[in-house]
Amino acid sequence: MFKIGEFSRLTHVPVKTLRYYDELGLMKAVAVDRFTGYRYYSAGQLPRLNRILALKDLGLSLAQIAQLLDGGLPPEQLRGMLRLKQAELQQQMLEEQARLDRVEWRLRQIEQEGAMSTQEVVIKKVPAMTVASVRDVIPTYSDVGRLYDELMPYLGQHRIRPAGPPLAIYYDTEYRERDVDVEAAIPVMESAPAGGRVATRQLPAVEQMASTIHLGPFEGLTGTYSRLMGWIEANGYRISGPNREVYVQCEPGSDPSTYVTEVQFPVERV
Amino acid sequence: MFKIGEFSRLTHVPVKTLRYYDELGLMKAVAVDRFTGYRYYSAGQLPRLNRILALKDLGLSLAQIAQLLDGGLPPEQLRGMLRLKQAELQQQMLEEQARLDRVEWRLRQIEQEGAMSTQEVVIKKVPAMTVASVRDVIPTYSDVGRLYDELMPYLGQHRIRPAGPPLAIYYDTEYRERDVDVEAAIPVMESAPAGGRVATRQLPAVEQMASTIHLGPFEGLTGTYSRLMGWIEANGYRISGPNREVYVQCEPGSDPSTYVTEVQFPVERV
DNA sequence: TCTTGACTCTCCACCCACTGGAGGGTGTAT
DNA sequence: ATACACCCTCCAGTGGGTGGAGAGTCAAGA
Repeated sequence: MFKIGEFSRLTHVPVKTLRYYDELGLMKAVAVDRFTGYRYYSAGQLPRLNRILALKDLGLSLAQIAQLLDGGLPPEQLRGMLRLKQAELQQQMLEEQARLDRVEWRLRQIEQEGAMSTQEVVIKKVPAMTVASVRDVIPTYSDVGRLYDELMPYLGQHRIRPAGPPLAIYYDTEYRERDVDVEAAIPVMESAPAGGRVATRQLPAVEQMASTIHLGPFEGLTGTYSRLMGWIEANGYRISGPNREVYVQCEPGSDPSTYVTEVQFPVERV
Repeated sequence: MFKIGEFSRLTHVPVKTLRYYDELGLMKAVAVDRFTGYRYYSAGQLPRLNRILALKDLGLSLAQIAQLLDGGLPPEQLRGMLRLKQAELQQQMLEEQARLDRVEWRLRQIEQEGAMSTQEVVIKKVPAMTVASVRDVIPTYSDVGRLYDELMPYLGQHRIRPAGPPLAIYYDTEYRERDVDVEAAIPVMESAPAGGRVATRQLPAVEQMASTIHLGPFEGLTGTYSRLMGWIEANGYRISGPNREVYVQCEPGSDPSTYVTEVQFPVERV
């Protein structure tokens, strides 16, 4: 019979932790003095404690461990838990690697530029959404505005209000100055009958969207694009679909230097 | 100006999180209605939010991010942080890999044996300690008791009480039935002058000690040894020093079936 | 103008696996 | 008798949010 401190020295498990496990019922002291409350442990409890530590080390939670140890541990269930944990760990390793890539990219960037750029790239999940849209091949980028001139009356006509900022989707697989294949879209709550060239359709969700914010007039977009592409390449991603521009704040009449545009590329890990 | 819900939809950051960041001062709403308390955000805040998300994604804490964003971000300090993070991530990946190895070993073991053995192996850190010890080459394993017969009188003579259970350290690099090179040791608080063959010395700390508990008489130890060696090999470790046996509960007069022995091997990752 | 329903506010509790500390009792050696 | 190490319980805090209660606000349709 050991007092808690001795047992702690024996196992290298902190006293506080032993008390905590006692409280949880995960590993009760073998005896508790009725008068002083002192806990006493026996050497025979070492295997159980070692099991706890080993399972914890695999990444299981204390609740799971308690279940396994006290539930007579059906090997079926244990195998299931471990397989799940295995998949989880593999996933985590992938994420960790991606994170490491990003950190290394940052370091290189700082070394080259002496500071961190203020325009960040983030990977996010974009859910599916219903949009009203027109797709066309237009002469130049700046003609995309015309498509919205088609789109807006359509919405007004059907008394549908936008459910978010307008966006454009670019289908060209290579960069082109002229004859740009673009879809102008506006998110809506519910679909309406097609009218003219306008149709409502479902935009698919994108699991991994590399996104960055562009501030100011559209003329500066090329710089933002090249930074974004550089990021994607350097961080071990690959473009996996048509890119989007979300016109967060681009009122036609207002000062272009106050424009806010989000540039998005669907990507996948190489 | 967007209400919090709109801004949330725009950024895919939950409302609760935006409020939390506001509270932390990490990203304040650009305006708060004096009467209703409603928060309002502007599109111009998107870059800052993106920076927050990107830095969070690198694994920095919100406190660190706040410091960077508001402290004018000296690139020196940022580089330091990132280098630290890089090392941390690399370390984590190694640990993750070790964990994954262990999980896979478990799965194989379950598949082979249909259940999980009840004797676990754990890796732990063992601190340095001062011991009184005798080292000798003895005819067979069972003669190790004699060395304690030398050790105990020495302790009694100097009025030193043990600071932990006795242990033995085996220096043979290969298994031998006879002529075993062993050091019998007992932890003590402070050193005392050498007497006869007994000396006090400092046992070095061991960063990674693979340890398991053996229950019952010493005759069964070979089985425990072979399981432990199997574990070490299968989990990508290598023995890096002499192994120890800690006699947690092995009173000479008592029933050997109640003995509790800890078997330890210093290891390092391959 | 009223109602409805979506939206927003604050405040509190909870998650995990501990950790630290206050305040007080216990055990043992000198 | 007195140190001093050790033990107890209880409470609060960690990080980065999440969930819910209860109450107030806004905008569109009737």
